[in-house]
Amino acid sequence: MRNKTKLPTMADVANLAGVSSMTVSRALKPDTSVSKATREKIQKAADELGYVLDTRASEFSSGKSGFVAITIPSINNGNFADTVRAFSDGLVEQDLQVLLGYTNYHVDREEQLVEQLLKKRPEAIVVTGGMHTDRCRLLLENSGIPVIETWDIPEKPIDHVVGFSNLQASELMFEHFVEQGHTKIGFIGGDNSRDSRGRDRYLGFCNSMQKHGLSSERVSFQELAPFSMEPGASGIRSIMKEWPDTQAVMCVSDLIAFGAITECQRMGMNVPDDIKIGGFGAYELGAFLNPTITTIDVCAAQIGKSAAEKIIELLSVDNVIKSDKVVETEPTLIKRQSA
Amino acid sequence: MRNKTKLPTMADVANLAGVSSMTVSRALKPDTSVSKATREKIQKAADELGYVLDTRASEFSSGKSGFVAITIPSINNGNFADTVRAFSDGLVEQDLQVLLGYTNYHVDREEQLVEQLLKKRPEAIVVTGGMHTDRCRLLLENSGIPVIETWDIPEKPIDHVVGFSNLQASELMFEHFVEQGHTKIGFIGGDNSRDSRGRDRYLGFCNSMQKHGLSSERVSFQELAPFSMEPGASGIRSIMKEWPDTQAVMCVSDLIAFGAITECQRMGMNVPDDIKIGGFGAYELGAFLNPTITTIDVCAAQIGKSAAEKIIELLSVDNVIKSDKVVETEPTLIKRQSA
DNA sequence: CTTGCTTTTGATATCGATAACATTTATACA
DNA sequence: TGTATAAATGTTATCGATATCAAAAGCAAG
Repeated sequence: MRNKTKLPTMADVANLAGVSSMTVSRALKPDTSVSKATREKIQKAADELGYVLDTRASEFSSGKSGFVAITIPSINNGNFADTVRAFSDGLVEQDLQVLLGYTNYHVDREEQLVEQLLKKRPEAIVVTGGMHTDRCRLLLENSGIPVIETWDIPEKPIDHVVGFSNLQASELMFEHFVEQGHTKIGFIGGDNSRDSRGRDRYLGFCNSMQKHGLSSERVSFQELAPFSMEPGASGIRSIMKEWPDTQAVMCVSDLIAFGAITECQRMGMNVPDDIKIGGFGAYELGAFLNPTITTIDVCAAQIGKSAAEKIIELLSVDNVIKSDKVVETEPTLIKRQSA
Repeated sequence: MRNKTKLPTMADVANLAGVSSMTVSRALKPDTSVSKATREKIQKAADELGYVLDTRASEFSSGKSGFVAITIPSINNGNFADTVRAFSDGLVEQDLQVLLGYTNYHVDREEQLVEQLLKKRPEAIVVTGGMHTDRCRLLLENSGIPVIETWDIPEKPIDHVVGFSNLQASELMFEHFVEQGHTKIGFIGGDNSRDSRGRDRYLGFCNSMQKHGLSSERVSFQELAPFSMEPGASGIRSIMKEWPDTQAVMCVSDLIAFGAITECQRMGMNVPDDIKIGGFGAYELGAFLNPTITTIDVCAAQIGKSAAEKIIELLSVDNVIKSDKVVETEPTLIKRQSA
């Protein structure tokens, strides 16, 4: 049905307008030398035929693809969505489109995705985190385009970095717990083998506990993706069952914290009177839940914005690189009611 | 810096492997007649050069782009994210990639986006809703590819539809309110001129109220995107201020309901004892908040899944279309604590 | 009205892969 | 062993736009 009628090409427009296709090509871009009369004639012909430029041919011919790729772990995550939105917004004016892929927190899936994306010859690529398969790393290194790792400060960056130390960010919360005089502190996280940011937040927990001579045994790891609240509920149940005297718990994200706090309420406990619960990520819902959630703000949108700026700079013709290879954002503790 | 070194091409691989580039082309796809020895030789050469297929050339040459486009209003919306995820998952096996764009609830932005997407010659396109600019509609009609409108049942569909009646779905909630004996019922929504689904939910409110001879004046419209909870809070404040005897309020989404419920709690009211609040969309958080949120489940993921299935069917070679042009999903009321 | 310049338009080669067809090589079977 | 058939590989043309260079048209000044 659909392939019967071939779509009109630039040559068709050129014929109808009585000019060469080269002139059509020029007429369809701004700032090119085409007389006003010709441009209007061509526009009219194009409209008449319902012509839409074929960017595949265009990109192929000109050698540039006009888009940048970005991979994130999950599409159902407000934090990453914020990053992507800011990233997109920052590139719109440059006529750069964003091609988005999600890895579902799997490095293997990431490798596959990165390869797929590179096949489309993006002009730059942004990945989340610094944990990649060897082959993925190689692909990125040889891609010939700017690579930006985000949401993390990898030990051995591939190229550019826009991120923060999840370990230090997480310590902010534990220092806060300790300052309040708590000693029986726990952590609810996910599958650390898949999520290096979650793992670093856990390591921040271990670090802090060790530094203060406290036990870091009060831990529950739950299967997270793609849902996040139920794991918070089961996590806190499991911790309270095994260590009923726990005083404070940090969750690897606000969504987990949400599940944990509401579960505490269902169990008849009061947050923060009976137990403190902290989150991570400064999701919108944390500002509205009763109690509001004490959390770590990692400036998700800022990461996207900075990454976009970096790309614009790296792709600029004059090629004067003035910014550092590593842009480090500053996570902050947002002190609210829950902890 | 990066454009200095040109990336290797298929011809480079062919040279290194001592075969023709056609053989390389075949070797890189599965299920093609290439001897095992040759295939391995080529794979080795490709790896050595770090060769990555250029799909721009490939797609251009073969005439197919290998992806489908989908536009959604907002990336920060769990419901649409669910649809996209299910859609993606449904197409992965067909080697079809998903190109995602978001319109930010603007028809003008949608027009611009659709044109951009069509320029890339997707094999099918999915849009959200049936509200388009004239030009956008024309573009879609002349695109020569399957078009699916989702999340709505447009009066004059462009082509195929996977959706439900937002009006009827919203009535489910109001019938529920009325059955419980409430007469002073309100609605919190967003900008109806931009969001036709929100508008239909509001019309459902008006319909229901009229049917039962009730007033439909208790309404608050708030500016929503991209954040959704604060508007719920201000919406309920404004309604309770003007009509303090309001008994039940439906919110245009669960996120709004979340903001409204938690604001009620802050105002010292108990939900559902003092006021009933219903949501829309069956977001995960609604199942965990205390009280859990009574909502309308619109099967967001099912919409994505059905759209994917439809596309697979429409693109299949044998071209035997057996499904209806319109697939209607069945929204249901999920009765929980808040109403 | 002619020279010299700028602006506008056109002709041709080209980007990198694949389709379609042609040819060679391997394999099966009488 | 020779012929029929299948499998593997090669050759050539092509997709639709744009880069590049060349030519024509427009225009100003002498």
